[in-house]
Amino acid sequence: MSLRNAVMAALLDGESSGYDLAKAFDASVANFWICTPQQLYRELDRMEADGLIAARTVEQERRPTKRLFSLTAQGHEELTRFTASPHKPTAIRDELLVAVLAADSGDVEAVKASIRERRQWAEAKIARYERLRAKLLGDRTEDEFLATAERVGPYLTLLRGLSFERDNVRWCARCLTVLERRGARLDTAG
Amino acid sequence: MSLRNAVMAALLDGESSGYDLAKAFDASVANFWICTPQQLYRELDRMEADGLIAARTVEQERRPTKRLFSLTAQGHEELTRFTASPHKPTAIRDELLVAVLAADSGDVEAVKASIRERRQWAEAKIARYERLRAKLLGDRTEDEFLATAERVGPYLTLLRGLSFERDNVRWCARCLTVLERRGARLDTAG
DNA sequence: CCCCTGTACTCAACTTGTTGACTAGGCGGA
DNA sequence: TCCGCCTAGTCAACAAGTTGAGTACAGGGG
Repeated sequence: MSLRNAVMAALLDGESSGYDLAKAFDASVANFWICTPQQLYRELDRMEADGLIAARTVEQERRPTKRLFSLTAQGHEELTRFTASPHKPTAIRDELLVAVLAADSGDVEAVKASIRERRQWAEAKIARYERLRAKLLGDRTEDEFLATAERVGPYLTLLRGLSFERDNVRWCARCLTVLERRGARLDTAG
Repeated sequence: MSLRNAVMAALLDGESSGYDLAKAFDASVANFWICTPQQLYRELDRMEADGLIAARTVEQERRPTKRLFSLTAQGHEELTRFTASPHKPTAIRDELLVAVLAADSGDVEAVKASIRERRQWAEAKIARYERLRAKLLGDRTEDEFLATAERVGPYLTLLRGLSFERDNVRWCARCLTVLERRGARLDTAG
């Protein structure tokens, strides 16, 4: 039921089409939630049926007709109720972690390659988040922004995504050091 | 398909019952993967059917009969293949983040309470991870452990879980500062 | 002229993950 | 003696997430 709430939170920025939401998810909410377009369209249909969002069909020249969704009063209410409800903690749930857990009796070189790849990916994400951050701040300092901006939620969640990826980079580096050192030891010992 | 691999990685420590695995998951693999007992039992049945694990029924005095599972050669092979395959990056997927994203137009006080609760929970997890770490290290220093231990995977994933929760604590503190400062500002302004 | 990319979706099938209830015996404390 | 917790599971139903293919039109490049 949480994709639903994430969508509603995303619609706080104004009405949006399913297609745009898919891209927006990729660009901003993706800091902490990901989903496929299919999931989004299905959920949007259900949310409309449940009266949480309203659709407005917009005919376009030279482009397919699209449907713009916006939060209804009921949707707003529901979102507020959600923010007031308790939230279960989550785990990382990352395949790479499973691979590292099993690395000792698996293909260590391949795992190291995966870690390197992940580190690069995380660095790219960090760069993207930093650009997004600069865009959000505009010419304000962080303090000015936090004091004056209408919404700080997007900024705070961006910070979480940013530190998550920074942490990933550090951990990847640490793993590589450890695994390489062990590799060297095993080579000279065996 | 990744729970399957997590289970196989957990079975590297030796044979285990479904019940024990559920607890072990809670205690160690939970650093980065969580699941319910039901999921585990279902997956174990499937894995047995697929020949990845073998079950041994053990009758006990004064306790229900249990089934101990262990990795088969095929399971080992499959796990190695998994470690050598590419792994998709994941997002955090945390309800609390969704709540913070929507906090500006939701129930800010309730969100703050949720953040405080989460911070406490994360601190408890950190304490638990630290105990686990001390147990893994025994009387060795970290360097000694990393050089001599048979498996470093569990230690490395433990580090990831640890730094994830430390990051959570820091972020929670940051959010609370920001939200409280804004609350004060809005009170004096409005 | 054709292919590729981008917009804006839809449908179907499947795998994963969640929730709640149920069985059944032993153990310990009030 | 009864209550509730611990061990060790099972069953059913549902919600959420994934994968892959298909539709349709428009613009741009070679």
